[in-house]
Amino acid sequence: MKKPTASTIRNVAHAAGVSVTTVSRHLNGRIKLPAETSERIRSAVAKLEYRPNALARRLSKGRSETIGLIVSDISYPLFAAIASAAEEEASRLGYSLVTFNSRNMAAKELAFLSRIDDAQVDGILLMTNHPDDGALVEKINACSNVVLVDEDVPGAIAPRLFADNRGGAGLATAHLVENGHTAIAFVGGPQALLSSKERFGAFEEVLNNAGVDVNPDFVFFGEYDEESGLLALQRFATLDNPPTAIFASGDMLALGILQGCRKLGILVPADLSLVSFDDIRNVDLLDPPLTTVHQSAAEFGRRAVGLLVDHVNGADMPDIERVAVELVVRQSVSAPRKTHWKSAGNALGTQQPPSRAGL
Amino acid sequence: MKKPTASTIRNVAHAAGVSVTTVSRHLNGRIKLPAETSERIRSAVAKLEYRPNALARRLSKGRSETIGLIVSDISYPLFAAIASAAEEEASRLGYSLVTFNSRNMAAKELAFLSRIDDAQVDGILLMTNHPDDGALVEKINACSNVVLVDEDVPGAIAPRLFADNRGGAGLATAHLVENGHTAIAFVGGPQALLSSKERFGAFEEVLNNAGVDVNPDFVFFGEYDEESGLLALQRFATLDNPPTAIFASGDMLALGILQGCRKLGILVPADLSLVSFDDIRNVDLLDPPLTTVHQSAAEFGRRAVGLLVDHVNGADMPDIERVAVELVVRQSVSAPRKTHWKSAGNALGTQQPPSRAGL
DNA sequence: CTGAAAGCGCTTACAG
DNA sequence: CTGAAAGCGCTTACAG
Repeated sequence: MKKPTASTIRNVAHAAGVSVTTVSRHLNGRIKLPAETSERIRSAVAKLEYRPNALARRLSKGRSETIGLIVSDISYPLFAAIASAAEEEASRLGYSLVTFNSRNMAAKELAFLSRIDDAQVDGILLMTNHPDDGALVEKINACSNVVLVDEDVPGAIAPRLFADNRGGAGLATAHLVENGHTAIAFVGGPQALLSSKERFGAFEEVLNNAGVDVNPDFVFFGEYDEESGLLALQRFATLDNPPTAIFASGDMLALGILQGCRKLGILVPADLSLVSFDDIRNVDLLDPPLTTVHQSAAEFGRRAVGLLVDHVNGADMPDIERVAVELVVRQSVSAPRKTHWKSAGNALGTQQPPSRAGL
Repeated sequence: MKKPTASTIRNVAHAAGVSVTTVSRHLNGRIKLPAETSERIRSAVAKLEYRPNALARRLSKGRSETIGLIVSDISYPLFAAIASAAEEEASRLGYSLVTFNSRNMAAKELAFLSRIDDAQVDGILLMTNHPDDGALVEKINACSNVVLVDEDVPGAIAPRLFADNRGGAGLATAHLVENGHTAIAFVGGPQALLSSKERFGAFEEVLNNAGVDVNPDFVFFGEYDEESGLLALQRFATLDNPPTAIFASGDMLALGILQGCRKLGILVPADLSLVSFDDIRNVDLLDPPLTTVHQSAAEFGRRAVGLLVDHVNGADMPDIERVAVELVVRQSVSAPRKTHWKSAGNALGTQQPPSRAGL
């Protein structure tokens, strides 16, 4: 069954002429041995190529020095960047970090969460991205040592680390009104998610403060993906009076919107202004470079791990922390046209950039 | 130490009035019990909320039903997409997949590889991205059940899954010569890597067959990142006769080149044609949409997991498999200008697209 | 200070 | 067919 050749602590003890207990204690630094004895152990370890079996250690200690990160979609650039930063910080603190891709399925999240029970991991960073039907909160409250990252699981007893959603959405919306827009649309992810509620809430608030009503036709909730962005734009395009600007609640949505604009011959920002949220890698190279609210994935990953490690070690935990955001202005926003792009149609030949000639 | 409340197989046995052996065998499907007995066990499991301790099982069985993926940089979009696809396939085959981010450090790769030794994982998919100094090949040959994905570790005894690097590079290069270019540069990752050797090899071969020499000034090896792309472009820009086209061996390099072009006012493809490799998410939305060699991350992930699971189960393994690639033509390539962009300078006002006005 | 022994929660020859 | 017992490789009270 087992690798036949792997040597054990018992082999080392025998070779060094001491007890298993002594070897274990010495290797774990819980004891100070005469130089001569410790040297015998060292050389036995070397000769036998002894490496402690982590599984056995966990089984008896109940700790693994490993933490887990459950992510709804590792191929989403922001999440991948957070995972990368988290791994780096975990490593700095002496932990391994393993990443689980849940594909946003509750069943997978639950299964991974169970790894806390048998000490496969000491704790878990949970980045869920769907509304909870109750199973998640129950499980989280059963296992301890979970921290909620990026999105909430309402009712869970756990530390939380979220972006400053309200602040960021406020900045984005204000930028649009400052550029003279009043027909402003909101495109968001799943409506029940914290990020949606907070970002849409701030969007509404800024508009109201500016004395502009939010038009129900200009509000679209979907998933945080390109498809939803495309769908939203297509729906707006059927309106008699389409919006002159869109605040997209995530960069993937913005990418879908951009795709839709290409298909329909809508120029950004000349016909339609666009501001987004996340600032994932390389959106500065898009056509046009995207104006968006920056979230620091590095800070997100680092602080999340810090919180979890503190939690695992039994520290008193803050209830909820926020990571700061900032608006980075690039070139996807301008003042609104006099005429709607809808009515203006495609009679914009002179403005068509040469790089689009082939479309 | 341990969670005080977790119930064990012994509790279940006691509650059901049978032996631990019987419970274990029944739960593992190795025995057929009278309906009445099996019902007693079922209800005991339910009442006690018994969940087998995976660690203990592994320790005694020596298998974990988990496989690992070591990736050099999870924030690289192609790798993240491969990881995502791999998780899906592993799940389909009844395995968990855990992902390790090695940040391309040999020490981390070695540490993760060791998890095979103590049955934390049954096998590992290794995506390294640096030349091996010998440590890796030794470790791989010591543990079995490793498959090499995307890049090679020369000398390792292991199944391999690579892209059709030569075919893809040939397509890309041919596309450039077909568009009339002869002053073609190559920008690659680390020279010692398989991907570099194979792609550069095909690049040379296609050019030679077309009767054009490869100019040593037009060859640049760096890392597979934006910085290297930028550096390469800046170096080419110092040349008296710069290239009219570049084959970048990876999309991240192309992104760096695009950044450099913006800084220097070089228009792509008018001044400089660019073709790349990978076809990561959203490069169709760049300015200009990138012509690049497509690799299917989904196929990569799926086949890699299939190979590993077969390997773990002791199947005869093929030596090396390839995933097919194809050129996707977008808009970053055109015929070369009559005059070099270097000498043409910036007197290109009429061609400047409006979306660049703010640069 | 050291070590023999029990225990972590499973699986599985082996004996009945 | 069933179960008592040994074993997987560690850690750690406990006794000397």
